[in-house]
Amino acid sequence: MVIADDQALGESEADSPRGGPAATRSEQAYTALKRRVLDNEFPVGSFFLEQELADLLEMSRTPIREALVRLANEGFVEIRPRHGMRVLPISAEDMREIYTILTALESEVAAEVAARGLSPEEIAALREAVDDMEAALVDDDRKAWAVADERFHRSLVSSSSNQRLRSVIQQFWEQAHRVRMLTLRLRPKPEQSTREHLDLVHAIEERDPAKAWKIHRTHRETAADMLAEILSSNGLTNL
Amino acid sequence: MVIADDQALGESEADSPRGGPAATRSEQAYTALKRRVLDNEFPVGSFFLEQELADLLEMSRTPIREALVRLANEGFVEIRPRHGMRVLPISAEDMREIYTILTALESEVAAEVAARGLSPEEIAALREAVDDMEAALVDDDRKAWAVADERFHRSLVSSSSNQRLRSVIQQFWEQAHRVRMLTLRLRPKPEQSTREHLDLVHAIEERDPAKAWKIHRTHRETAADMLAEILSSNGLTNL
DNA sequence: GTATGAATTAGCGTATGCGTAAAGAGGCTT
DNA sequence: AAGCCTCTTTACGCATACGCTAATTCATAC
Repeated sequence: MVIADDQALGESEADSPRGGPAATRSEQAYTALKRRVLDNEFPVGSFFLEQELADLLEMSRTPIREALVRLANEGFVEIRPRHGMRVLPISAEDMREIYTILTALESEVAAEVAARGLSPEEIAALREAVDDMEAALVDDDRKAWAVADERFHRSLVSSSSNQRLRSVIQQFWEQAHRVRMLTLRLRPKPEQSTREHLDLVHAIEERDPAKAWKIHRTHRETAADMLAEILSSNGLTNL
Repeated sequence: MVIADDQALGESEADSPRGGPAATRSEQAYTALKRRVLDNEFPVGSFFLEQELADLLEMSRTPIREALVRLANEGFVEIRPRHGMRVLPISAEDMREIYTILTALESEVAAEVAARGLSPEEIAALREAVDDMEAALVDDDRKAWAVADERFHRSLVSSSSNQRLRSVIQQFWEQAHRVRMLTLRLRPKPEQSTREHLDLVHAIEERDPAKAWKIHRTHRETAADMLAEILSSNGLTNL
């Protein structure tokens, strides 16, 4: 688990012309490889030797190895001694596991922020995200909807005062990201889901932790069930 | 987060005379350093240079670095360039964070196993642990009680079918381990706690997920509150 | 064709070397 | 005493070197 809150997912690749305070090569390798994994740029299941990755990112094997150790620890890739690294395929069962954890933890966040109350800015961020989701629904733009949905959850989670909680949730969220993107166009129009988000915002505004908790839990369970259904009915056993 | 289920915490140190299939030095370093951290053998707050650790474990800096990357990722230590590694002190706030996560996740496990039911062996393992806790109570042997308590939770968690869930819980459990050990003799005799464990076993046997969930959640919240009280009333702000 | 063993290849685990730049020491100025 | 420049030290980040051994290829036998 990573405790430090990681940066956004944007990547500045090799050399960052004006990109902050000179990250180390290890860090670059980690960021670059992780981005490629999340963006599904590595064919799932295929292997990449350390040297290939080193050539790809134009650095030596040492920082590559450090990045791989981290990525393997976080569950994104597997390191098989003499075969290289590969992006771990995610099964329907894996998704169920991930959603179970996210459900438990995010519901906790929902209850926490409902109990404490959010600043007007935080509430506004949530509302904006919901608005964008609704707009995307009207345009039938799945990608835009997913982006807004992600923004909503990210906003919510970032409002938690529990640093470790934020970190773990982000971690699992990222693991699910690839699959969510791949199944986006297979799911029904997420109208129900958008409404649930709005309900959650209301519960938070009403400062009703139990209600917020329940709404979010139900929301998550519904999403998990739907995803399981999509995966099985499309025979997607490994992504 | 580590996905692979880690071994038990026992360590075979440097060379393992008959210790399995020849672990790599990186692995040895990771295991050895982690054990020392968990057993509180590194003075919290003090720094250790990579070379010192390399000398200590009689290997080069390379495997040490890999181990440190993992440990830092898992939140046990911090790496400060030019100052070395240090065991992260844990504050009362940190413990609250950790317990919040453990509460949410372990309650999930309790509900899961109650819903599914456990094998007679699994139930027996839980009962045995509770018996040992009761015996330790009679002997007023805090250490033995803690060991049994740990066994109980470990058994429970290992009964979950959710591999990632098992892994995250173990991770946070380990983070709390040091502090729990240090505060053992400060807490009141854990009679209440032992009874709660027994109640949980009953709820599981009755296949009542909601009850199991609630019992465990309350159990955890009580424990968290008590710990917070102990830490603050003893002025233990950083362990 | 399949199976078995030897020979070869090459990927990785680890050690080591090197350049950089940060931390600290010492001395100088005010 | 406080600031600040210079010099020294040295820990680390990374590249590189190397040996071990798993993986693969090939030859030979069935």
